[in-house]
Amino acid sequence: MTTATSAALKLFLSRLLSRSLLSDDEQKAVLRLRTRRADYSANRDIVSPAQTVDHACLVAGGVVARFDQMHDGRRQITSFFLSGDMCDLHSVVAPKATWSMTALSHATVLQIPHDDLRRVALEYPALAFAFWRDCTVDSSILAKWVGNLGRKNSLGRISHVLCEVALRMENADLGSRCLFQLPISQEQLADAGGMTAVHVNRTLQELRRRNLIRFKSGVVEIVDWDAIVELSDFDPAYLMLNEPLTRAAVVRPTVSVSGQL
Amino acid sequence: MTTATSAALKLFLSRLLSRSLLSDDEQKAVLRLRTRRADYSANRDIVSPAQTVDHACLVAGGVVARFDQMHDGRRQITSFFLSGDMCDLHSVVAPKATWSMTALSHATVLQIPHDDLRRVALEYPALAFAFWRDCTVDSSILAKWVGNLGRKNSLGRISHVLCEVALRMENADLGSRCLFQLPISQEQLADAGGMTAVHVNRTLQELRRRNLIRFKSGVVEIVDWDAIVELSDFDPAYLMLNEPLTRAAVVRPTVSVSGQL
DNA sequence: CGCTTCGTTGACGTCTATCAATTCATGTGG
DNA sequence: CCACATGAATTGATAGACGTCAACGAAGCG
Repeated sequence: MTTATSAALKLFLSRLLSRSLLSDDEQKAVLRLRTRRADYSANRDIVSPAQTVDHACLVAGGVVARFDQMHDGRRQITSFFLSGDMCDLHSVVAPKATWSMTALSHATVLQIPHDDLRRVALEYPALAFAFWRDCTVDSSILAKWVGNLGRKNSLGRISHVLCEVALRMENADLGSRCLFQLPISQEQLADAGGMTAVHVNRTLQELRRRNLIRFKSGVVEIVDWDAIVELSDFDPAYLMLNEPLTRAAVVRPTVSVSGQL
Repeated sequence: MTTATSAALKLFLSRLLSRSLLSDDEQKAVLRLRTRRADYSANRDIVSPAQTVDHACLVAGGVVARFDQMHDGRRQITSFFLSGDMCDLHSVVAPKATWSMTALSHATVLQIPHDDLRRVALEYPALAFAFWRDCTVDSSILAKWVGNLGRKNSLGRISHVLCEVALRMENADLGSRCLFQLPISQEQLADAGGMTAVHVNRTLQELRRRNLIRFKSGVVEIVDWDAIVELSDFDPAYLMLNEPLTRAAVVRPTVSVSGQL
């Protein structure tokens, strides 16, 4: 296992550990997962709609996005995935994709066989719950994006998206909330904010003019965090970053579990 | 157990069965879940943000919605929940809500203790996977709503929402896709479509004028299904209604599962 | 029968999309 | 090192979609 591979698995584990208590054995089981490395250049599709996959994708570098594609070709980013994110853990229980997954920048992905993920989930129920919980965070983020797109203007939408990435970056030790790398174009940011590239450009200018956010050549600088939180109505609770740690499965079954299906 | 209670559990089971293969024992375990009935009048909150709950809510009648609330009071519906939907199955692994849940019409809800759900999930791993998969459907719907709000005009947004409810109604045997009850106001529809009540009104008039959809006093009539599918760019794949049935957990663990945590 | 909620209409203003150039940044081959 | 190609960022002018405000009519309900 290369160090890069190992580093990504550790990031994924630490992501799980930030929300679930796991025993030594369970942690080792995660770190021992088999992976196959795949590299994608910018704007290359990783998963297409209706495709049936047999592995999940762990982002090990770069930025990956989930897309919804309209019939006329327009598209909408529904989530960003950063290093350490398992961008389609859902596929373990729903192998036929209903979305597409694309590399926004050059990206490195570790493919992990569904069979292996199911095996550790069956062997260690606490891992099954941890995976399920991880998917719940993803849902919570999606629900927040619905609110964002439905009820905010361009300033609010763009700055909320950047706030989210900021905290996720900071939490994964990939930068600080006020300065981090996000190697995407204004057009891609537009696909996330539900607007056009032209309007994103003008919105970024306004944010810069107000001395709130600077975004240039893939580097985001949030100049005034508090003001941005106010402007974008950002409440980080939905990221579930600071929940009290629990073992999701606290109940001992009343009968022994055979593990056989 | 009253017949109404039993009917709702059966609807929930049939929802699970439409996507997962479950043994007789597993099915019985679902039907034996303890429930407590709760009734809510229209616009009454069922769950508030930051509230920690110890039970999941199964909708047994009426319409329930998940909301995202803005600081200025404006709100956005992020999902509709109909009879047979477990509207916060997520809460089993994330008991602290990051959203609010509200009854849109008079609604009957069955509360099911988290402990019981965790117990059957541990006893029957296939149920754990079925629950997880059910949450995945919810995610898939959320992702589609992000696309809707980000990239469609008012005609597309409203008709897409109605298409979705139509198929979910039909699938749950609560009506046909072209005629079903949806006891909500135009204002509530506006909260789902990310627009104002006034504009929803005009959009509905336009749909009526074009002989596509009629929506009056809580009854939706889709006059020209094919035209609406075209107009709203509706592809039902994301609802995962007709997936091939599988047991999500097909791998036998290599070591015996103790079930003890 | 009065009250309240819901649906409907009109006038007006704002936000965002659209289209079409133009500048800027980056990388490549000569 | 320069000429050139390519994509990203920027600008201006214009149009359309949608929000806002205020009023009025219709329908359910005690």
